[in-house]
Formats: sequence, C-alpha cells, structure tokens
Amino acid sequence: MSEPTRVVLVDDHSLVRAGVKSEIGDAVQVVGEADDVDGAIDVIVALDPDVVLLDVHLPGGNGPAVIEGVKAAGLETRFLALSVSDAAEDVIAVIRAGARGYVTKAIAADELIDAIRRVAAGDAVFSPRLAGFVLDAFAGQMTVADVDPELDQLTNREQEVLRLLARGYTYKEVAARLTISVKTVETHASSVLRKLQLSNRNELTRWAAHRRLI
Amino acid sequence: MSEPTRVVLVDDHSLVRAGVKSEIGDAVQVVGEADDVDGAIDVIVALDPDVVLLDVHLPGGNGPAVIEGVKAAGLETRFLALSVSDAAEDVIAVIRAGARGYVTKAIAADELIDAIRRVAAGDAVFSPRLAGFVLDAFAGQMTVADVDPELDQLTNREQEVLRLLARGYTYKEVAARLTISVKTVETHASSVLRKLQLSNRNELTRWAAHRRLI
DNA sequence: GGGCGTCTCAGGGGCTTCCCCGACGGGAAG
DNA sequence: CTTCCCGTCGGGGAAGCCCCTGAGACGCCC
Repeated sequence: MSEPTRVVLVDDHSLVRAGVKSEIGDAVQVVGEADDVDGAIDVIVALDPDVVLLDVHLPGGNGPAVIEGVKAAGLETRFLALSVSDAAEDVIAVIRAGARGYVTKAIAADELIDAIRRVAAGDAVFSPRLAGFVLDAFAGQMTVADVDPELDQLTNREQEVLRLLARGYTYKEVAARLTISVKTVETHASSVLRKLQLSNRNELTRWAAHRRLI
Repeated sequence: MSEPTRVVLVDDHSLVRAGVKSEIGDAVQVVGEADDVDGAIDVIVALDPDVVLLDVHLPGGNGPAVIEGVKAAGLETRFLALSVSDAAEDVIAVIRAGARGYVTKAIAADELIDAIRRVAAGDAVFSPRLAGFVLDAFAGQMTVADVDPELDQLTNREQEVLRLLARGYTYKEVAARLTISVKTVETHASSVLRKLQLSNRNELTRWAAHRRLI
C-alpha cells in the first residue's frame, strides 16, 4: 500500500472525530471532516476520498442522506458506517443507501483500520453480529424490522397465528398445527386484523411479506 | 482459539478436497468430506461442524440444495461457498439459501483460513469483487433471475388479474378495476392458480411477494 | 371453413374467511 | 376479592373464494 488511504470523517461530535483521528491517523490519511449532512456532502464532493467514515445519526438528516447526496453528485465514494447504534433500521438503511460496511464504535483501532482498508479495496465489512443480520435480511428479502412496535400490540398467541397465516396456512391448518379449534384461530386472526388495522388476510400476507415475517 | 474450527468439505472433485485439506488442514480440523448433495447433508447432520466449505456445483443438486437440506434438518450450520464460479446467479442463490460467505478458489490459503474463522465467528466474508455485488443486489433489491419463465405461461389478461390479486384486491375489486364481471375474474384467477400450481390466493400473494411483483 | 386459444360470462355448490354475539377458566393487578 | 386480560371455544351468518360445467364472441392460422 504505497499511497495512504484518504479518509473523511463524518460525525456530529468533535470529540469522537478527534478520538478516531488519533487512533487511525497514523495508518490512514484523514483529509477532511464534517459534522452535519450538508457539510459532509460538500467536503466529500470536494475531496473525493477513498473512504468515508460515516456516523449514522447526524443533524440535518442521517447517514443515508449523506450517501444519497454524494451519489447524486456523481461520485462513487465508499462508505463505512461507524455508529453506536446496532438497530436493525439503521443498519438496513445505510446498507440500502449504499454503504459497504457497518461497524460499531466498540471496534478496536486496528480492526477499524483494517475495516477501512478493506472497504477501500471494495470489500464488505460488518461487525460479526451485524453480518449475519444483514445476510439474513438479504436472504429473506425483508425490509427492516425486528422489533416491530406494531407486533408488540399482539399477544404471543396472536403472533403465532399471524406467522402461520402469513405463511399461507388456512385457519383449519393453523388450528391443526397449534392443536386448537378453528374457532380459536378465527378469534386470534380477527384480533390480529383489528390490531394491525388490516381488513383481510390478503393484506395480512402483504403486511407480513413487507416486513420479512414470512 | 483453543478448540480448532471443525470443518466439512463438500466438493465433487476429490483432488480439490485433497488440495484444500492440505492447505488448511493445519489450521482447522477437517472432520468430514462429501462429494454430492445427499452425502453432504448426511455428513453435516451427523457431524454438526462449525463451518461447511461448500462447492456451488454438485451432482445431485447444487450448493443451495445442501443448505436447504441441512436447514430442514434443524441445524444452523454456517456455510462458506467456495467456488470457481463468480456468476451472479450462483452467488445470489447460495446467499439466498443462507450461506454466510462466498469466496472463489483463487483465494490464498491464509485468506481462506481467515475466512473460515470469520464465518465460524458469525462474520460474513466475500471476495472483494463479490462483496460489492452482493450489497448492490441487496440495496437495489433485485433478484437477478428477473425474467420469470413461469409468468410466460400466463396470458396477458391472467397476468393483469394476478397483479391485482397479489396487491390484495378482492375479486369484486379486480372486476371493477378491469370493468369485467366477477365471474370472469374468477375464471382468470382459477387459471392462474392452476398454471402456477398454487392452491389459493394466499399462496399467490406469497408467490408474487417472493418475486417482487407486488 | 374448421380448429384453436383467448376473453367474456353464468349457475351452482362447497369451503374459507370474517364478524357478530356469548362463554369459561386462569393469572395478574388493583 | 374483584377486575381485567388472555386463551380457549361455540353458534350463526354474510361475504369471499374456488371449482366444475357450459357457452358465445372474436381473432388467428392452416
């Protein structure tokens, strides 16, 4: 690696930027910094770095907004999301926007440097726990959601029934699987539809398909 | 890493297995081998290894068939696809099936060992060139196999009806939209179900959701 | 012209879905 | 102990779904 990797840091906390810089500054070249969405886009477009270390939560928008903005400017910069959050929504959002990696701030300095270089080389890097998650999402072609607040409205039994219905089982089949009566399944199904504000089981199937439950 | 990673090799060429084994045998523990789909499933289920090194092309099926089979047996084994192919279809297929990594056989021994350990730890590993590809596919939520031969069996009218049904419209609503009678919608719907070998409209919704027709 | 496929429509029947009621036992909360 | 939620179950009924059979109209191809 003759030329050092050129990196831009985007984080709304200057302390974080300083910390990261001191940790990785010897191994890569930090050519610019920004602390909000618009500033980040400006800096990145002006400097065209190899990799952008991007915090997910920013004033004036969020990580994906930066990625979109840079893409819109015609650059093909590689982004490595660096965040305290490991929430499903955040991870999925930046990956969908086009980030090539996602690591949490708990990462060690040498691992971060390695991750930056990998992303610069076109590789994909994820914190182990997130890797499986992302691939599951991909394999299951879901959108987001693990902790669906809407699912919390449902009792455990209702969620069981929902999952089976979403998989295409008829009431009768669900009843057989859960060894309860068809009437009970009807009751639960009715509750599920009411709570999720759906009008029939086709919408339920679509609802479930949309959030990967199938 | 006190205990060595337990690995099963699946490849239809014994020479390849021998080669891989000699390359990585010192670093990980190769506990079993197989050269076809059924044999692989048997060996994996019997040995429950940490990681399976899986060739994509196998007699008696392909890589995804092995993954499905093992999953069906209730195991949560981690698979690392190791293939000469870097074709989009192959990569997508094994990832969709649930593989946690995909590297080509051009990989160096030490990189392969590293990849195996990463996959064993739950990380995701891809050859640099493939990493971006997989993420692009994910971000753009394409499937690769876009051209559906199964759709060709359907007449234009049947496809129209299919799309509307998949979006959750009732027969009556579809009829209103297409300004035809409910009975005609029933006829088309029936044809669609028969041609696609589905038994009801919930399966139809799932079928459509699966190929992003919704 | 005759055959073929598509699109349209109808009657009738059986099953499924969804809602309206009401009911009972159990556990948690007050 | 009463109240409330949960899970279980039932009757009854309206609507939707799905199949079977049959049929007329149109266009295309041989």
